[in-house]
Amino acid sequence: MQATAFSPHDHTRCISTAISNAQGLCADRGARLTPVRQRVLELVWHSHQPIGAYELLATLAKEGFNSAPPTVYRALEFLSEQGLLHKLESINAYVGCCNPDTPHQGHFLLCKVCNQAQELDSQYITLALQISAEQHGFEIQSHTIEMIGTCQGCLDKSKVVEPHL
Amino acid sequence: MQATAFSPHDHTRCISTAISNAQGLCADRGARLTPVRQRVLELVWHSHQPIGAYELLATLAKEGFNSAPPTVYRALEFLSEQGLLHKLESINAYVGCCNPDTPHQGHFLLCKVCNQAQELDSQYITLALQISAEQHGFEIQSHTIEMIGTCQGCLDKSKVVEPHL
DNA sequence: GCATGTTATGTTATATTATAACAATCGTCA
DNA sequence: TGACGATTGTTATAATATAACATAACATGC
Repeated sequence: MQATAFSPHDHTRCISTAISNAQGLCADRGARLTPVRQRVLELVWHSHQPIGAYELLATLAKEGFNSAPPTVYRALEFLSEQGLLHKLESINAYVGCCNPDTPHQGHFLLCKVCNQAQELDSQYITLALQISAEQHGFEIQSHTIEMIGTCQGCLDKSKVVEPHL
Repeated sequence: MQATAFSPHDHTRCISTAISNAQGLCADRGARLTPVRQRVLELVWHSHQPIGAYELLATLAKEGFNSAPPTVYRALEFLSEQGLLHKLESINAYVGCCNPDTPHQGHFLLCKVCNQAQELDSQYITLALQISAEQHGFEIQSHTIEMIGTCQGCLDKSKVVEPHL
């Protein structure tokens, strides 16, 4: 998985890749990527900033979709089941999954300056969790791994300014 | 830190130790462990099952404390600032901290059978997070690390039953 | 003591996030 | 084509959390 969220990149490609992956993957699985589901996925992919359910809902409403909460929560549930997005539990917001082909939960870097999230799938973290759990005879079924801090880009920007103070 | 949550133990000692630690620590810091704050801490320590804010509030109400949401959220905020408890973000519930002397966030094992949580402070995990963040030039300020699964005790119980099926 | 500033609590209202429950519609395929 | 399952519509409400302002308690210097 490439870590692109925090670096300049052609984000239109992120979106189009995510959507075409989702279409292919749903077709293969016989899952229905209905208009509202696809639109929610597009909106989640609008940027690398995780987005809240009610913000999604407001946009859907403007676009003429049904705009009651169950609409968006059902779409989010479907997309999550298909591995197409993840929820960031520490901020109650949703972000597109970069790697939806294989089931996983991911590890997240969340920059509190630019509010962007980068999904990782670190073998170090996976192994460390496994070792820690095993030490206590604990069997892991799922996990929530979120690191909150400052990304490289935002660190660089703050360093440019500081010497002048 | 001993991992006692999932094992049989004298839990009254967990509670009394937690409260006397909290009293000492607040006295040292000049922080005021007022009646409602101490009571919330006791209720959080009632078991190793993380407890929700509104469940705390209901108990406070029965006991004659003020019972509007800000009361419990303020107490939780104070206790959290003092490092006396942690919030489990994946379930919106609060659990006492075993090791409140030094600031930290902990790593949690959460058993979905018995609903108990065990706090860890795994050097493996700490290191793995640090390495993963550094690889992306990311500076970690806080984190949420929660492993959901089945604890040893609950695994053992399920193994006893299965052979009869 | 007591005036004063700070911290803590009380109170009301509301914001935010999420789900329950049931009705209506759509798709598919025997 | 009709019957079943999946999806969506609709209304209501649950669950979690905070804003804003008033009052009370405490601490400290005078």
